[in-house]
Amino acid sequence: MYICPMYSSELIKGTLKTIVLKLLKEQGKMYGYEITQRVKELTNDKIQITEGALYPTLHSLEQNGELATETEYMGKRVRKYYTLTKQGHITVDLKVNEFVDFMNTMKFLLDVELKMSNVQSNR
Amino acid sequence: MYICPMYSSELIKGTLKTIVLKLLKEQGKMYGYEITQRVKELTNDKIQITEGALYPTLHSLEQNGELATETEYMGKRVRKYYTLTKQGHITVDLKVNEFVDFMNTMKFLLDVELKMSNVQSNR
DNA sequence: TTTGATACATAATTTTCTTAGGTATTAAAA
DNA sequence: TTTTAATACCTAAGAAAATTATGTATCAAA
Repeated sequence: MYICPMYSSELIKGTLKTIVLKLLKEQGKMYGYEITQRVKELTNDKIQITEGALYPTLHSLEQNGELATETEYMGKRVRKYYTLTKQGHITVDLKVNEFVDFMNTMKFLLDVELKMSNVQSNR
Repeated sequence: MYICPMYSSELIKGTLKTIVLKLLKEQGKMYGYEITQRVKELTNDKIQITEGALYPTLHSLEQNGELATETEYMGKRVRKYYTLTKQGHITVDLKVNEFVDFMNTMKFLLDVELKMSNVQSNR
């Protein structure tokens, strides 16, 4: 059985809220389990959101007023759909912008050192 | 007094080791305080590594055999210089590659949804 | 002589995740 | 038909990695 290469868990830390909010912005409404599956699909299993991480995050986002919920029944089975609130729409843009900015900073940090070492090799 | 916009602390989590190892790879040898200042400079104060985070990380990297130390005295003041070990050179490349891969995945996750929503707007 | 920068370090707490467990429905395979 | 796997929710204990708050000490400059 092949175990696909996931990212070391520390890397993913701190990105969960951003991912969830962004997915909800684009998809309109989603339920928890759906989010885990969608992220797994989109990342070829490289990012697998655990339910132990997701549900508490969804609950805290809801308590913070970023998300609203509506419960639907599929037969006897419950689905709890999440949507962005007005505040959530503001937050998602802030979060995504911040993350893109952060990625650029990191790219610079992990790249520019090459240039610096070239410069310094002239001593 | 202007407080510069730093990244929310959760974003930076998990990148500290990668940053430290990469800096050491390019600079050859550095001491702790120097690392905090260099990162602060290079990122225009956007990433400020706290000493409470850095020193334990350096110690654990040393214990893991990624870093070696040599203590130098500037007058009576101590400086503990860190260098990459052979293992450290292997690890830094793995870490940086993993991070670049992760950034690409995140870029895709946070971007492709735009395309998907366009597709889905045809229903 | 006191402040700020340099330079190290640790401890308590917080945040955020993993791991592990729990409940229940439904469809498919054995 | 019963057991397995997938769907769908949830929480709790513990670990990991940071923040915040200290502490020590040197040195230069105000």
